Amino acid sequence: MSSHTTTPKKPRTRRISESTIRRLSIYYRALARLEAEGYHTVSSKELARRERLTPAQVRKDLSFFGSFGTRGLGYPVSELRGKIARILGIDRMWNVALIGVGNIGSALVAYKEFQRQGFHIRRIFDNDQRKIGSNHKGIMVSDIADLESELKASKIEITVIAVPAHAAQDVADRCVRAGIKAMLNFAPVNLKVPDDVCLRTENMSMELEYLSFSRVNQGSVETVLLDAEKA
Amino acid sequence: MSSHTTTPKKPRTRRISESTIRRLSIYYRALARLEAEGYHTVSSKELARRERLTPAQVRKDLSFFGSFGTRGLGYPVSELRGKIARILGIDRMWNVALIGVGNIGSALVAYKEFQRQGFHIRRIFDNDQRKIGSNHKGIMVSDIADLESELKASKIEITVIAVPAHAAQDVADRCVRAGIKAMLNFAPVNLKVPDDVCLRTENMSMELEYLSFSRVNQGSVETVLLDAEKA
DNA sequence: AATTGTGAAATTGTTCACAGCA
DNA sequence: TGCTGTGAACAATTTCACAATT
Repeated sequence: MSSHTTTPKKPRTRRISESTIRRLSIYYRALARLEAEGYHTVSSKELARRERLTPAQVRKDLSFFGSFGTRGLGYPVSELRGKIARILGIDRMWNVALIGVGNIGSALVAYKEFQRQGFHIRRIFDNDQRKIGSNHKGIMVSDIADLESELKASKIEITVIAVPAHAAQDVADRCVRAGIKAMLNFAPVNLKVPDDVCLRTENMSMELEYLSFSRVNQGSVETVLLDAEKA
Repeated sequence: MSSHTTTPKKPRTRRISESTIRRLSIYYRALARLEAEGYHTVSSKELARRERLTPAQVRKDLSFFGSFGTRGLGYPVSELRGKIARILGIDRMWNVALIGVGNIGSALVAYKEFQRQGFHIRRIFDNDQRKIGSNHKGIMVSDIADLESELKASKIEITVIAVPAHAAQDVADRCVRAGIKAMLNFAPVNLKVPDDVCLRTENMSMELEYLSFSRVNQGSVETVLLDAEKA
């Protein structure tokens, strides 16, 4: 378990599941809260209780990345938080560009949580002449016509796509051409990007549809089967 | 396969996985587009190709709810769309209340996609005296002090929580007391609700953190292991 | 005594492959 | 022939259970 040994105990490469990464984000936030509450140490049991997970899940997730705890004691809150920040890559700043400053885009510019996590909006793009040149929280809105060149010039690493659905694929294609490898999409469409580009889509309607489904079929699918057949 | 037999061939109740429900939303949107493009029929192969899934996945997902296709032909686009709408519970209107009309809340009021899917914002609540009484897209902002009574009076079925993180748990508790069974939360906290209440949390930072992770560890976790250990 | 770290078992989710039908 | 529907095989993920460690 010591980090000085030269003989590795496990394979150096592993595929980490999406769910593990999502939980890492959860642990990070929980640890931040624990730190604020003055805790120095936390057990997998307590961390799991707070986030409605199982202790084994917490330990297994963390074990993929190393041995961060002390047997009999638990995990050091502040230190573990730092380790997770490093794993997630949020121990640094990211240059983000926002494309589309309509309703959702405007909300995102004002959303302080992004800044707090190290995601800094450096450029804003829109195609509306009335918006171009205007100021949003200290950032001039650029003409989307200059997207590719500006993205490159300003060393943007992540783009947030907040344009209408019909324009989203074109914007995504142009980001790809500008060398962007990570995008967060708020348009309710399934964008196509090359394999080496990481794309996440935030689909708010989908979440509401999930709620709707859960309400209509209170936990089980008995009624769905019946209804769908008779429909 | 016929729905007239009195002896069911499979158990009438089944637990449907979250991923299947999410894909149902995807199929629904894809079918809407196919319909607009004039298709009458679609095969699992084509549907899968468009949404980057596998044909077997599409067929398996749909088979949980019934037999909607025709062997040799495929699925009837418009009809299947209707069936999925019914399964998801979006073949009706839902009364939604928005709680918190800050940056994100304002964006949600203006977000047309919700309306289009049958989710109608009927009430808006805030605790800011300057906002109370003001008009947002035809809806008067109510005082959050009246939350419980107004939720009941207006037959709200789903609440959307868009208040600051520190206020979110209290709002959720009050929604529960008002009998709300479905909530969509935009505050970056893990809210605690009773088992019979369905809660979804839309966490935008989490998605950015996922992108960050993917960028830092290009697909594999080799570097994470090394970095986390030496850190 | 308490709690981690982790193989092994259990469970859940996905893909295969083919019978059955249009 | 083409394509669905589905049990069986396979793969991934979660949970269990316990040795190891403080």
